[in-house]
Amino acid sequence: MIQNALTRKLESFETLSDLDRSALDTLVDKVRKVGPRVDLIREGDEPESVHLILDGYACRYKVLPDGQREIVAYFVPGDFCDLNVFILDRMDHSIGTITKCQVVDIPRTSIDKITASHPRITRAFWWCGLVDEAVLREWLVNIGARESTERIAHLICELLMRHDAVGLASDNSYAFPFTQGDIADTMGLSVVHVNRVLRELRRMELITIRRRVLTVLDIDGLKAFCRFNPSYLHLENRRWADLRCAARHDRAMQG
Amino acid sequence: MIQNALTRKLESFETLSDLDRSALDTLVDKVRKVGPRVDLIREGDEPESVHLILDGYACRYKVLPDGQREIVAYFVPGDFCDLNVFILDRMDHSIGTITKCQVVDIPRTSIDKITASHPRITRAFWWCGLVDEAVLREWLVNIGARESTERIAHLICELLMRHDAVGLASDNSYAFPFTQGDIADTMGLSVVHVNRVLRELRRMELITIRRRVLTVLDIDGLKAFCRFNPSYLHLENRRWADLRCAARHDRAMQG
DNA sequence: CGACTTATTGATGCACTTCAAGCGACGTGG
DNA sequence: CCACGTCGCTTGAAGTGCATCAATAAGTCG
Repeated sequence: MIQNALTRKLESFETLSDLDRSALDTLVDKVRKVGPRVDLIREGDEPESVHLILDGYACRYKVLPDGQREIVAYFVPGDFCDLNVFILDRMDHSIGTITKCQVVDIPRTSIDKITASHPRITRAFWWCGLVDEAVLREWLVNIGARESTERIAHLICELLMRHDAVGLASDNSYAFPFTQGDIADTMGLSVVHVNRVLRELRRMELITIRRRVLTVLDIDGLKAFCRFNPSYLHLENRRWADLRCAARHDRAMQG
Repeated sequence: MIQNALTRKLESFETLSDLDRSALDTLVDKVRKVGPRVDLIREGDEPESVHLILDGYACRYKVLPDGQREIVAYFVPGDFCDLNVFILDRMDHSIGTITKCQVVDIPRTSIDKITASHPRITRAFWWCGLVDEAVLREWLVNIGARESTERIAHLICELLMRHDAVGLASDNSYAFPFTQGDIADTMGLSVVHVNRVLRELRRMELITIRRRVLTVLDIDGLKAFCRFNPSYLHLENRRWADLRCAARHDRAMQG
């Protein structure tokens, strides 16, 4: 069941053989429970393992010399935290939990070993990173080009889509354990202004937040408002990108 | 010599075998010349090939419905433009030249084929993407957390390091073919403000720009001013990350 | 040379920040 | 059980960094 989380994640990108799958089973050591607001790994640490979030919320962030924090990614259940472990001798950023989490640690030596001999698994890991990169690009556009209200609306849309993709949204509602300070550090805004933007989105009857649950009242309205285009998340493409890739791969093998 | 550009790039990440190298040689078709301010590929296109820039400057950008452009990456000679081709059925962004360029096109089917059977090459591609991702994260911090003057100073530092890494900087000078409009669309600022920031950096005697060449007059001053920490570029780590990885890999194979 | 893009500067306006203060929820110790 | 401190949310008032508008100068290219 724990293994399933890993293989399911990777199989959303690439068809794996039974051999691949059994190789993956050896990767998973055991699940670890971590409290809220705890760092899984800190800037400056030598990374020892890749983290897979089974349950709970976490984020990737950097802290500037003046203490200013910038959150550059959110992790929802099913996400890998730091596949980039491979080029980092020391972490150039930190990863911390938002809520309490269940985390699987995969030692980097295991990843080295498995990728050296399993091309499909390597490609699946690669694809994971490519999706992260696509999200990062959209975040850059979001902060650089949209004004504050659309910016936060866009984040809310993204989180809804991502929660929905892993079955964690119902009736356009999802867990929203982030403080307004978290959102501020994500969007490059002040806490005060985030508060006003959320008030505005409530006034427009696009969303409500109650007891750490966010409900989107008017999806079409919200999407239209921030001109949300979900293609960058590459959620639907995966399965058929998979098929398409298999087809191309077969052709390549024949040719 | 053209092939060299490709293998040299990848070998900065991962040691390749002779077999790997000869497989890579078959990838390169021929060099293409492209004029300045021309799109190599546009948002919405079906990607056919991966582009490697041999000479010239290019960028990755997105355009919002209201016409607002946001540049999310710059490419200098030796950079891959779009390894992310694999998860995209249609491009979610465009890639355009800044100056005239010499470009190598590598068909995606070739990449599919080679990665299916050459794990080291796959990992090298993956690593390329991981470095791009690290840069993207720092850009997000830059736009989200630094104010305009430090923000642009930071970009100038990054470009100096990257030019230097491929031997295209001398005496702290490098080609700077970007317009102030380009910089504005990169940093999420207005053209007018970019102009004022550059004036300020000149007044502080940190930089000069003459005839599309940027000279950093006071490197230490400039780095200190924007608190530039080059670790995110992962320039020096590569060679010894390589060795380290090989060692880990050997251990893994033995164990 | 003339047309067009890019750089530069001034004046004005607004989006967002900072400062400040009150409020409710929560946990902890007496 | 209540007192009290802490943390997150909320709102008002004042300040500022950057945008927008506008106009001129300086490249740049056919």
